[in-house]
Amino acid sequence: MELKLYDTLTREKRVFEPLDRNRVRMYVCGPTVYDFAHIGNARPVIVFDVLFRLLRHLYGAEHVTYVRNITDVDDKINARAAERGVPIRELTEQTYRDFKEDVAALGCLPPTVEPRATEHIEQMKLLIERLVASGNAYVADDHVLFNVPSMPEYGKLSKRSLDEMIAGARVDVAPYKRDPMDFVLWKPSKPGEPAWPSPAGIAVPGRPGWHIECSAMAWKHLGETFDIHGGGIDLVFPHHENEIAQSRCAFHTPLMARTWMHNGFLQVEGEKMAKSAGNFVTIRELLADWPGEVLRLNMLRTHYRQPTDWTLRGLEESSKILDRWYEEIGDVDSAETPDQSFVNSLCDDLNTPDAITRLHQMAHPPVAGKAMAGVSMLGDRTGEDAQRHLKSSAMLIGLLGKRASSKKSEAIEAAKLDVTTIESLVAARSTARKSKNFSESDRIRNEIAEMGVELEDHRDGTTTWKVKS
RNA sequence: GGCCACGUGGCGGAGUGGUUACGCACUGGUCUGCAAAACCAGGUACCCCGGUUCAAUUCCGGGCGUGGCCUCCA
Repeated sequence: MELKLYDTLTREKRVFEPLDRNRVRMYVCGPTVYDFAHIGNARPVIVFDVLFRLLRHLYGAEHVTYVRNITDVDDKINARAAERGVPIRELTEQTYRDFKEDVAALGCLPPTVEPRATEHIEQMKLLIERLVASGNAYVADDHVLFNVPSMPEYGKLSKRSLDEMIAGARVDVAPYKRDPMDFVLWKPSKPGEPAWPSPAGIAVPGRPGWHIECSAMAWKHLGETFDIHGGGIDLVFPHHENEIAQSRCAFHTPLMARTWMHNGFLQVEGEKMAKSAGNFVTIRELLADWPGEVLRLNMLRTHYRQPTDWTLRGLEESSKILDRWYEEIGDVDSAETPDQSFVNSLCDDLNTPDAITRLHQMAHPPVAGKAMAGVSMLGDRTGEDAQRHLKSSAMLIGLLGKRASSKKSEAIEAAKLDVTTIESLVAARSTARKSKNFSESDRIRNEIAEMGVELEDHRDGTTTWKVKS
């Protein structure tokens, strides 16, 4: 099966061929650790986790290296730490721990490497020295700046020409810049700000600019050129454009990454998420109300490049779908391998909505009579084979990893239900029903419903119950 | 203002130059003491206007709408 991925650089879907099949390399821009991650941050984390899992499936788990950085040096971090009166290190460590918990709850595997910016200052300085030596960067007023016009192909990723960027520029141009578009690689630190000895012969201590850290960490962990670079679409310009400029000019390579992937933007209830709009929703808040698995499925029901609207209604629907799937698979063991047509959908540029349709098919196998009526049986699964492949397929994208019975226990615990009480009420109702005392029977059912428990009477006279979601 | 996306049935959401996507909700039915669940059945959508074509939701052009970037926000 060949994997096709959409490349932002060429704006086309292409067959993916890793440079080295024994070491598929992917870099994704991770969080700047100064506050809880919001649901918009969760999108790339989940999307690229799915890609990571798919690559591991296709090339073997030990042949995929996934790097997602932690940016722990940044002006917003400094500001937040000062605001709270805590040491910077304390803020970044705590935020990182919170982030790790959140994404684990979303069912994301830990990346192979999670490098921190502050542990790669040396690599950044090396890159900067190289860029100065090659004439792509210069020192001015204790800053090091990348000279954008020195790179003819600058703007290729975001499809903008230098002329139009200058024409549309609304930025105040610092007087020490040679060209308005030049961006900072290194800047001097004010007292109290994190500081390291500066490169390029600058006497005063300083700190890195925004973009250089990713070039440095990708280089350190993946090399000069690697396979996939991902992130949110809002990072295309300037962040990724600048990363490309830094890395390509430092290494004299035609490409930094062979495939550039960007997830679409997320809105909340039809509006842009912003603190000012009061709809800023963190992963942590959502996890208080929903299992991480629901959040994950909800995210994957939209193709990653499509804009998406995060809504309560969508969450309710996702929750319902998962409940049904769990009911369908019960406690069966997963099949050895995922369903092939499911994998095919994923291989088509991570078409998770289409893959999910295949999960629906397996959760709802065609009945014999219907198949006879002309529905194609090609590739269709039935019975336990369908259940087992539903599970193995869903697990490939980080869903349906639990057993239905343990999920029920969790639900009972979460709702703080007393099983003994419920079962004695169920028994009392059965007795009432047998003696045709339906008013008593219905009263008990209402009482049970009040507790958030739903009853199901079966044809053989037995009654089962489940926790309402 | 410049650049870039997106616009599908009540909602979510794939996809395709000509055949039922799918899911949720809804309606009818089967089952049930009544429910619930389950199962069966039902509803032919693709922003507007031109163009290309035997044929366009799908390709091209224009318009309208929404969103993103241009301001170290995924």
